[in-house]
Amino acid sequence: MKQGLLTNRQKEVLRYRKQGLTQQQIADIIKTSKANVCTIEKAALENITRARDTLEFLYTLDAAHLCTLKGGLDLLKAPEIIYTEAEKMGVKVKYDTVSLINRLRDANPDRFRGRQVREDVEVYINEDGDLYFG
Amino acid sequence: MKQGLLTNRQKEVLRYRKQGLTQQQIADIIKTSKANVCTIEKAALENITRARDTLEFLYTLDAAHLCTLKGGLDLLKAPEIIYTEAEKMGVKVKYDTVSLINRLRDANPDRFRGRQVREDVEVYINEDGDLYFG
DNA sequence: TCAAATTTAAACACTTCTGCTTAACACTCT
DNA sequence: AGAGTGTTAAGCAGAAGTGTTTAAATTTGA
Repeated sequence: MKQGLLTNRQKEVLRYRKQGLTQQQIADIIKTSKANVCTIEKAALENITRARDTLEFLYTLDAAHLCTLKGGLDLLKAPEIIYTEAEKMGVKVKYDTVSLINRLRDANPDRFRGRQVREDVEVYINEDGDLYFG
Repeated sequence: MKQGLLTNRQKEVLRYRKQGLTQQQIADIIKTSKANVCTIEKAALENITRARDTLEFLYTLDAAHLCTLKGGLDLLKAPEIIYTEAEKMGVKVKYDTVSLINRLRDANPDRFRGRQVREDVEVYINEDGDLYFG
């Protein structure tokens, strides 16, 4: 089985970056263009995000499906929906209105355009009142 | 950017498995063969392992390169090498001989054949004496 | 403002992954 | 021995990822 998500190229670039080198310097060292170093570094960071998302998903396995935030919904209406559904299930949500919205946006920046939900977001809740999105 | 590592198919299978369904039952539900369900589940678990490995790598970024365990080396000789190198760097290794070997094998089962190192293993150490392999 | 650093986009070959089928094999029950 | 469950292997078509180059755009700092 293949090891991690990161290619050797990507690890190499991340290590040099950690040492404080510029993309140009790295490009010279590994004999390619600085644009390519940029691409590789970006891919590496994306892979790291994907790794985090993947493990995050595991939590949703322990959590129950709470509701679906449909595409087009106003983000500010999400908390009320979530609180209502959680109450039906007899679980107290761990977040207040403000931090709930922040958590939504932070957990999934790409899924929102301004105040609007771009595509359906599944909401899960565990018995501690923690929320997860998928 | 693509979200996590897991495909919808893989998430679907993991969810049903979590519910306690057999591969055959899932195969019936999602209309495919049980062999395929097995393949999908296996791929899912591999992806989860890869996600863990990826984040594990990040620790090596904070760690310094300690030494390389060359392919063909006897695994039992690894601790002495590591202790010697760590001493040179003035860092105390967090593991005793036995747990060090266990950690080596656990962190990277595929890289060893019996007592022999199959391919080069890079060893990193942080200031706490924690070891990471890459 | 100027130059360096970084980011983005498009296109291209190459490789890898994914889901799928079929068929065989192993293990554990009763 | 037979049924149920899980695993493995080979092969295939379609999708996605990787490293590259070239060229243009944007951000940043002095």
